[in-house]
Amino acid sequence: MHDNLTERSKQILEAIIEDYIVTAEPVGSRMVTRRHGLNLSPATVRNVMADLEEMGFLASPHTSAGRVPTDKAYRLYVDSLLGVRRVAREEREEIRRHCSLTGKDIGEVLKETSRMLSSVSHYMGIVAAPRFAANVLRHLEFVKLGGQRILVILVSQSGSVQNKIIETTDNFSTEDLVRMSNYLNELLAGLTIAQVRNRLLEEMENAKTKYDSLLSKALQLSQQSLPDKDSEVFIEGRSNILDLPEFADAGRMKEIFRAFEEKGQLVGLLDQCLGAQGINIFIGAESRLSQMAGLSVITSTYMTSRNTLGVLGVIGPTRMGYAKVIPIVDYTAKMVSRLLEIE
Amino acid sequence: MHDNLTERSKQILEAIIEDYIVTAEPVGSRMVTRRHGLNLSPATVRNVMADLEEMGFLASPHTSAGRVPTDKAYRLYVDSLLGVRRVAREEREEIRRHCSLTGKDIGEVLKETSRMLSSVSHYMGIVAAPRFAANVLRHLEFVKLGGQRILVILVSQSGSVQNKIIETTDNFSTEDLVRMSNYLNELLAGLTIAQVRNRLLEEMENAKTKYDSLLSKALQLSQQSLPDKDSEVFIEGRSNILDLPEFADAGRMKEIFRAFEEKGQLVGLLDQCLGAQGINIFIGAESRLSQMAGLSVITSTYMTSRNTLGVLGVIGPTRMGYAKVIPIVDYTAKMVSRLLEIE
DNA sequence: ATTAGCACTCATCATTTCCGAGTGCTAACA
DNA sequence: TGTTAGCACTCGGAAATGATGAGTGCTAAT
Repeated sequence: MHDNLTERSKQILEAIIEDYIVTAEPVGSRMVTRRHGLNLSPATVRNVMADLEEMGFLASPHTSAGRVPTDKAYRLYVDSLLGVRRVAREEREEIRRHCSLTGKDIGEVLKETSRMLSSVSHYMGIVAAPRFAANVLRHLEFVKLGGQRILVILVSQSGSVQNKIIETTDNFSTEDLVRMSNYLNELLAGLTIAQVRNRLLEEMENAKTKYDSLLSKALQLSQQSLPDKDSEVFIEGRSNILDLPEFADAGRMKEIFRAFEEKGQLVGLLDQCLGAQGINIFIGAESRLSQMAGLSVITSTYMTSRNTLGVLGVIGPTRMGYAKVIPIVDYTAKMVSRLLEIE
Repeated sequence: MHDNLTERSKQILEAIIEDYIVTAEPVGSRMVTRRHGLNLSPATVRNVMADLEEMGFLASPHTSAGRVPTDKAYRLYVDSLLGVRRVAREEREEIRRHCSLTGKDIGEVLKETSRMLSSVSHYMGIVAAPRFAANVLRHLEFVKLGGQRILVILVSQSGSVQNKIIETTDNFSTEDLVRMSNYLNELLAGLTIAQVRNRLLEEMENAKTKYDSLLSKALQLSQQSLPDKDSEVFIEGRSNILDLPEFADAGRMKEIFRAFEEKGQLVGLLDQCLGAQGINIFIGAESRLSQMAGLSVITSTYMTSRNTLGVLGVIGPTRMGYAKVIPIVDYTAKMVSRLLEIE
């Protein structure tokens, strides 16, 4: 973007943004001169503001209100104006305190992380679980339930567990199931779930002729038990945004809640972030999702030394406290990464 | 309750309730005469309504509005006035269609049930998962993760799975873990999780002297892995209630959402329902929860032939369509029961 | 280039007015 | 005695009105 902004207009723009972030009210020329120590008269500021509006950084809700930063302004702000602070001591403590695996399962850990993010940031926390399919299979197990139902348990390298109930026509004995799972564990060890899928297909071709029917059935079973839908997203702290003045009106509130009830939309967005490592910020309409109008997303990836696992972050209004939240998300991602590091 | 209501006043009360259920507006004497084929003048109806108000069945929002049914009125309505309809064909189909286990885990099934309830009823669906602790343990398994982390997997009779990560100081080999789980499976087979807890404590007493240290450690491990918090509740379809006129105002909306973000409160209510088998209805303030003002809950228990598993139902406004929803909840509970019946 | 001054705009809030649905009461009626 | 017509009254909600004041754009002076 053409950066022909004078130092002074940048200062003024920054002042306006930061004012708006705390007040949520259109800010007028007067306020700018007052709150900031700029030795300028309101009139001068007005001229600058008119320019900034022309350039698309500000917008006026109506003639005689102050001005409001646009998405473009926030973008400039996070890219070059904002001074990123470190994470405050107490926040750091709260994040660390939360980081513990013992006695929970991965799902719980991630859900709690999401809740923690929401409570530290005062916006909504969001955590996308590792894509199961990209994970390496660590263990597979069949458990016989009553009737002809079998429970299949898949454990991935990172410790996440998926289980499924499968109804069969055959009536396997417990011993059958042990044999089957031994066989499969041998066959599939060390493959990613995606690879497992292919491998199973190959083997099933062979099995028709070579193997005895039990093992061939084992292959079929495990085929059925591969997870298909596989994106789990935890959004916590919805009620935090209920107090924000920009969502005070019932209509707006409805929209938001409806948008987040169906998490599907978000998954696409998070997948994008998964590609780009590290911090990622979507401001308002940048996300190309109509439901996200007025909302910003700050994410970071969490990962082991070998591969990136998932995405976590914070969703808040576009006027969110970027300077505070960005470091929080960054730090949390690092801590979660460390937590999930195996070995 | 003193049932000195004439046949006519009952009819009128019923008419008012049913009117209010669809319109959500205070209903006046005129409307009652019009919509219902009662050959009465508004004036007569007014007299009756005044009596009903005196008896606590009706309330006037203000002098010149119509009247609104009280909780007491709804109670009378569901207890004796209302004619329970059967479940409509399409609804029955939607419920049946949803009932399938294959390829899902129990959690998913329950969550989808909750979603289904919300979509059929147009209110919120609620499902409380079986209390894990009351379940019989079917299988226990240790899986070695990286480092000194061990994944413990517990499978209950009903097919629900809980897993936990445990960090140990010892470094167990895979063989160790297999031995340990064999030992424990033998020891604990057929006990409920609650019994398991006690049994482990007993064994640990003995183990100190009798057994070799590996098994004693196995006992410790499994002790750690018993689930402590153990009430999972799925609430789906929150956005359904956003459109109800009684929650149109932002303040009320906030309350509701805040109430359901923390599900803890509800658990107590659902536990009560768990005790009483079959259909259970709480109307408005009857639940003794301030957040539930203006809301009613209809629940039923789902169970196997041996024991009751959990509770499911619908939450909606007090003026909800009882005649339609009660059969839906009932039928769903039956179907889910059948679905989870093992053998 | 900056600023003071000034006329103008427009959302917000409080006040008023008007309307009508609905009530309670009384008196007439079957 | 139970039912109804008639009537005065109440009160919330919508629409109209007006005052307030924050904020603007423009022009002319510094």
